[in-house]
Amino acid sequence: MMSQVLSEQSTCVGAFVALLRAHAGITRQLSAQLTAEQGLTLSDFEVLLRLSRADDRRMRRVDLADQVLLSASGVTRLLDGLERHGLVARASCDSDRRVVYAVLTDAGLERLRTAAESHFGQVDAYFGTRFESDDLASLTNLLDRLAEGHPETEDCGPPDEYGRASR
Amino acid sequence: MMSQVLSEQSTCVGAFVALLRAHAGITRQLSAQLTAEQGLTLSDFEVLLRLSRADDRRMRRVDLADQVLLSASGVTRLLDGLERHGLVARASCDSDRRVVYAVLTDAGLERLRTAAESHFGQVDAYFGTRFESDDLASLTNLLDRLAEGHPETEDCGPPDEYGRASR
DNA sequence: CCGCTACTATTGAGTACGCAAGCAACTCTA
DNA sequence: TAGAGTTGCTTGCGTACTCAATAGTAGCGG
Repeated sequence: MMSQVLSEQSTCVGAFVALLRAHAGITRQLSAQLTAEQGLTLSDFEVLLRLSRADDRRMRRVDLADQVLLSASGVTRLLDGLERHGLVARASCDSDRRVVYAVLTDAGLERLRTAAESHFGQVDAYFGTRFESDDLASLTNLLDRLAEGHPETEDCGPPDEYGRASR
Repeated sequence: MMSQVLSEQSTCVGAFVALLRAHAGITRQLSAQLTAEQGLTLSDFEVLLRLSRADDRRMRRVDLADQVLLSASGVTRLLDGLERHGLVARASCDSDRRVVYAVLTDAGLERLRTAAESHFGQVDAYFGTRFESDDLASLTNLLDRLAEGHPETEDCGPPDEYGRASR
């Protein structure tokens, strides 16, 4: 009677917990695979991917940070690693000397190709075994709504294929 | 034609990305609030909550680790912190001297009460503004399916209220 | 009882972040 | 052209994890 502080819980809490669990489970598995087989973290991969899509295969670090949901310093350090491995290079900007572009190198593109094949396959496998295609669609839709209207995610640019709300 | 490595992407990848974004957004916001207002991390909170539900308000650390989706060492260190703050105490087990119970103290329960009120309110607010109740139900259902059948989550015990698949 | 394997918990080392502070370069105002 | 404010990036420091190695205990088959 007294220690059950939280017996009557809202459905919202249930949904939240379900999200936490689903996320933990899936990222653990997929990121372990990606790390083991390709030597890339999920964030590494996402960065390489966004760069491959960008004009001239280059992006400002700030924009990268927004799209990959990392802080500015997170991006700096993540790119440090990718630069050390030659997957990304830095380039300066003529019109604004504060900015340092991150440029995907040929090696980086090659690496991304290999990794993408394996990684996307695993994502498909993961979801494919659990969902029919219309469930998949509603899940995506619901999750998109959940991510909407974040202070930091407001006023989104046009969505692209990978990053759904490119912010 | 060549740099668009990944133009045709499966819906699965879209769903995965949506999950990553939704998770990042919601945990950032909620955990920031919880930390700022209550001085607890999301994991701290979840641990206190599970303890409050357990018989005698105590649990083995392994079991805690499973339920909170943390490694054994993660639990040790998390509990170190909670112990320092007097929210949790340790107790040994008579029948098996390997185990060290984590016990929720009265102070811990009190702290949990306050935190829960605020935190659950915020969770409700977050989801409530975005979803009708049937959408919420289908989201939860879909996420549960997504978390099912993890190698580590297999052979689940009976689910309880907070942790949906108590593993 | 002895040795074996399995399990619980802790510790050390390393990683991946975030926040706050700082510098440099840009923009705006006047 | 000086100053004020903003933006892009990096760095120092702290935190929250993980994995691998360790030690103590349990419980088995001989």
